[in-house]
Amino acid sequence: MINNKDISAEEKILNAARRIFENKGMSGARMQEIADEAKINKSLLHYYYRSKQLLFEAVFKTAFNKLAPQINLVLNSDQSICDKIINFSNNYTSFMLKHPYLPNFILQELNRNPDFVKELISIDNFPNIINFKIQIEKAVSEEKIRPIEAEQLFINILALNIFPFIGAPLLKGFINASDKEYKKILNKRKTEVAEFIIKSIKL
Amino acid sequence: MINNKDISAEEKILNAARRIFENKGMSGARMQEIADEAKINKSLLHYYYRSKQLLFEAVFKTAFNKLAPQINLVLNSDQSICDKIINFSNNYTSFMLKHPYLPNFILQELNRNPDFVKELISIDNFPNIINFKIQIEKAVSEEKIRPIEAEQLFINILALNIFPFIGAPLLKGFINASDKEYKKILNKRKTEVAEFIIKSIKL
DNA sequence: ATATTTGTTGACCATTTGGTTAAACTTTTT
DNA sequence: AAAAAGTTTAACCAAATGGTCAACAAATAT
Repeated sequence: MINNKDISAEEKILNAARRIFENKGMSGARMQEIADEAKINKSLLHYYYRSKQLLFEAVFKTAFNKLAPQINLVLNSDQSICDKIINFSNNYTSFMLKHPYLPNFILQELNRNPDFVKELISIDNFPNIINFKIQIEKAVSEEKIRPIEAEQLFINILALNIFPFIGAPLLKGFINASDKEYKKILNKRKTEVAEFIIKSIKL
Repeated sequence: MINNKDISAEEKILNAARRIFENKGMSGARMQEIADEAKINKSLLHYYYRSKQLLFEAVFKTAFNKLAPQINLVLNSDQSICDKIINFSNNYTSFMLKHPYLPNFILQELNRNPDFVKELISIDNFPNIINFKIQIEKAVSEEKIRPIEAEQLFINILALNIFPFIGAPLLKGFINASDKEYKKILNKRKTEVAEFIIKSIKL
């Protein structure tokens, strides 16, 4: 049980804003709704964050900073390719099962405002493919994996891990699964995805 | 003059609404903006579609009806599994390169309003996995492909094909690609994705 | 030709929305 | 204990927004 009085207003606002923004997006969210969710007066939102835009950016960057390190584990750790794929698929899916709205939220807003990426790139530890590319090219030339471009493999890894969360409502419909059944399917993917990728790139 | 006006106002509105909704979503779109885009008076929007909600639903269902048949080609055609994967990956990516907005638009609104799926399910030809599942189970038992659940394979096929469009802004940043370079990468995926999948499921 | 239906517009309206302000209350500093 | 600084609230406000309406125009029927 979380005691609300132990959490500062500023933090309560950020949490409430996260829930509302994740659910409704920047344009769909209402400042009054966020205030209600945080159980504080609307003026406090502006006292701490000045404007809706700044509050949104605070939420967005917090969310993005949860995602980036996981991507970096694939791109910039010194694990073997197989270990990267196995660990990322397992860790990412586990994490996202707890925050299922996160990928959708981030991609939604980036699609709406592509220039926002440029701002993100300038921050520290923005994931970059360069080291991963070297690793893949080396593995290919050493015939440890079949020939494949690092970019394509990287897109595949992210696609297989992230899409099941973004596409959840549609996929549930297509495969006729209840929430519970779909969650079970996602859980299986913790190992299934890695197996699928490795089977494809091994020689 | 008579022939020049062969695009009815109703159609102009739908096209304009599509462009605006695609870009800004339901809550971000403004009726005035749609009217401006269609170069007609705002009252006409209400004359033809009564409300923003109904205009949105008209646009959404039009968009969804472009997507559904392609999914059905995977789920309910009588091609072999390999042909399905090859054809779908090629056709879908080709189609989406012309309509890159579509998957993001649809998934965004379904995530925002998951109950909307229930409405869609009731329409004709809503994609359903059942036939595909039979096909996969048969292929597995005949040892034509390695053991894999139809649901997982289906999610993988969609993920690999759809995600590169939804995740474009982020992926462009990660792999450091210009719009032109990214488009090139997407073009390669027309065959790359099928190869990736087939390599993974063959025995 | 005229009446009637259909299509189109500008002016207007009620409500919502992000944001401001001044005052009150609380905590910290002096 | 007084002053200062920080926090919280209710009351407002201007702009934006979805939507209505009456008038006008164009097409169609009589």
